[in-house]
Amino acid sequence: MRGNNCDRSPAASIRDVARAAGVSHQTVSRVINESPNVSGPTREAVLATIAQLGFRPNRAARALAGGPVQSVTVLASNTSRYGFAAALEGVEEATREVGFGMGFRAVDALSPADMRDAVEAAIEPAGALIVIAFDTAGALALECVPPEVPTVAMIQAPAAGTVPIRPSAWIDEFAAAKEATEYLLALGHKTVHHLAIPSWFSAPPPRLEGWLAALKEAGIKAPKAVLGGWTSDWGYEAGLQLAKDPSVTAVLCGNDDIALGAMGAMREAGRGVPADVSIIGFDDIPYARFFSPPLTTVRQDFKALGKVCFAKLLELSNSNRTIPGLEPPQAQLIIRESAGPPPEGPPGAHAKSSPNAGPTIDRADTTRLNTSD
Amino acid sequence: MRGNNCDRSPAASIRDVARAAGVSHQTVSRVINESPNVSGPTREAVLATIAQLGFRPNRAARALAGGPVQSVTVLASNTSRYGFAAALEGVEEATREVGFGMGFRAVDALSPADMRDAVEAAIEPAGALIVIAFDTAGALALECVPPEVPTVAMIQAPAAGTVPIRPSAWIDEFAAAKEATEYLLALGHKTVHHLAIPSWFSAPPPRLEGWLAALKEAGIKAPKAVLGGWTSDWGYEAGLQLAKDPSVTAVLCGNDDIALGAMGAMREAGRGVPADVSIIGFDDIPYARFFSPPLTTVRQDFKALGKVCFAKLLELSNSNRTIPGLEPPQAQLIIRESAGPPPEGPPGAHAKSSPNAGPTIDRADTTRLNTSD
DNA sequence: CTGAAAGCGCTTACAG
DNA sequence: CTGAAAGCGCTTACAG
Repeated sequence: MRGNNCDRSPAASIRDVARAAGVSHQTVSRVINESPNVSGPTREAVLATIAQLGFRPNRAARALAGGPVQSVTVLASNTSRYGFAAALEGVEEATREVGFGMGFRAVDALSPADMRDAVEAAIEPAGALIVIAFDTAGALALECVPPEVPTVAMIQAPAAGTVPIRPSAWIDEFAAAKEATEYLLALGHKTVHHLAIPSWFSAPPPRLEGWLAALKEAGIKAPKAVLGGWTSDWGYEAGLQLAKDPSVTAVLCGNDDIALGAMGAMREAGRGVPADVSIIGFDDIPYARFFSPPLTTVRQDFKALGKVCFAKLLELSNSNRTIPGLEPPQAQLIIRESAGPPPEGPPGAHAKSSPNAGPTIDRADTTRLNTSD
Repeated sequence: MRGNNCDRSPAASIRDVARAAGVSHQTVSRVINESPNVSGPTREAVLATIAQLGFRPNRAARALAGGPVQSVTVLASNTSRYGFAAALEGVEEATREVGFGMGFRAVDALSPADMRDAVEAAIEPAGALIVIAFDTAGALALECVPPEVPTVAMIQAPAAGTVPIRPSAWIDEFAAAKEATEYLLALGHKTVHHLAIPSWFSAPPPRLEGWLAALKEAGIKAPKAVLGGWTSDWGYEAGLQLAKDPSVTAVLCGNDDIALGAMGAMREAGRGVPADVSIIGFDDIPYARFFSPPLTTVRQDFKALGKVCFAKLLELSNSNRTIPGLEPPQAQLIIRESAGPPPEGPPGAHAKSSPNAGPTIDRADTTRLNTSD
């Protein structure tokens, strides 16, 4: 009583379909692989039989026989940090749409030798790889991938003035960090401090570079950036240090986790946000708008980035299918309430009129929550 | 110049190993499958050759040939919500330790017919399934799994007085919710309200049942629970409603996301947390201790639960391997600062002495952050 | 305890 | 455009 083709016999094979359709199993193979060398009527008949029998090609057999790539394994240092989880979801959705399988393997805190083993172990014979190389572990994993394995990397940015070794996708974080910094300056802050995520490969993170560029363009000598962590814990500790310096009135944080920790530190040090110190984050995690105060941050669509990576992988593989959407998503400054004019008051009417509000600034949910502070 | 066996020829097969070791390929098969029917010396020799050649069994071939289960696919409605992501990490880690592959497939918001197709599509020929059935989508997916597929479910709890259809694992959320409610009552609150996560299968969520049980035991008529969401958005809306009622002084929330939204709503309504209203969450997401105020909540170790599920799967499958750790993790009340005595003041010395502090109460990070509110 | 046989479900060439 | 052959890398029985 379960409806459609659910009382399934052992599962139809390609030969079952061939027999039922009165063709050879090779012809069935051609149909499911979208070979052009099948006549219209034959194709129709086979397709009908496939539907009727509920036939589904056996991925293991296809892989074994040397068929085209049908599955992707995502390599990443973790699954629960927002950017990683969202990217994973994007890849999953994209693979599902075209019938690919998706695997996942964590690769964290490994010595180079162990990493090589881990990466080797993660490679399925006929499989492809998407490596989330935002952090050191991911970057190392990427370096360990044998050249013949179809691979696309999700990165922070290509090294300055170079083309990435592997096909890669990234969000323009440089521009986004620059814009966020400019926003703070336009608010009237004399300078902007930066709590940076760790270095990527051997270069500084693009978020840091964008911050630097904005200060430089404004003729401001950049304060020393604080480098180092991804977590709220780290942001809290680093924030405690910054809080001691009364000249700190604006802080761009490398991500929202750091921003959350930093806001806590400021509060604890008796410095109001944004009354005394403005804080801007990066990523726009779903919780950000519920922080206290709601966090002004740079939204990054990692899910879309995940889809872009998979699209690149399809394009790259021998598959004749391609899917649209190879353009990486744009970052977007989301203005909420954690950034405002410096305590001395705005030097003009700047603060009120949302300075530097380009087309990528979204005020949609600005007034969503009001804090009672 | 890359060190160990990295300049790999096409990848060694079982026959390459057999040839090099001077045995038949079946013997190699026996060795890698840990069959007892191999003499000590033969096994040693084969093992040595395997190491030397860097042989790694082809998972697709093993699956095709009808070997034991070597990979697991996790089915879940999403990847980015904390509990789901953490559980996924637990499964990944456990699979990796024993050389299993891990796949992931999202199954959300599908009609029963589409869900059936989606689940069928996710099943690899020789694969097993772990279904995260915390929510409706997951529960539906679980129902759609053909009986012959090795499957373990992660659930909220078995239906009252029944044994789950499938091997399952869960955390005792009933007891945890009861304890959290008792904690609030002991703090002096006349009653406790509840913002519940959605119903599970056709029964109320155990978190709600535990809350109810605590009130009942205390002889308190339970206020109407507010049922319905998982998100901060929902918690915010529901919190706004509760805030209107001056008799509300304590709210147990179905998860931390809801608690975050509810705290925002209270603040917006001019009701201080915990001065006017105490809030307790559920899950202990990593951000919880950085909320403002730091959130008192019930910690659940979903990662450990993921490992338990995989252990059960191993036990269940024809594999002769088992791994320890079939005991689900215990929930734990983490006391921070979002809950305190009711505004009228504590009716006795209760509030100060951390009432009902059983061995599962952890005050370790209680003083981690102080809000300036 | 060990090897020779047959086959898992598919795919590539190779013939027509 | 279509079919008969051979094989992907492994595993089950089946013999010894």
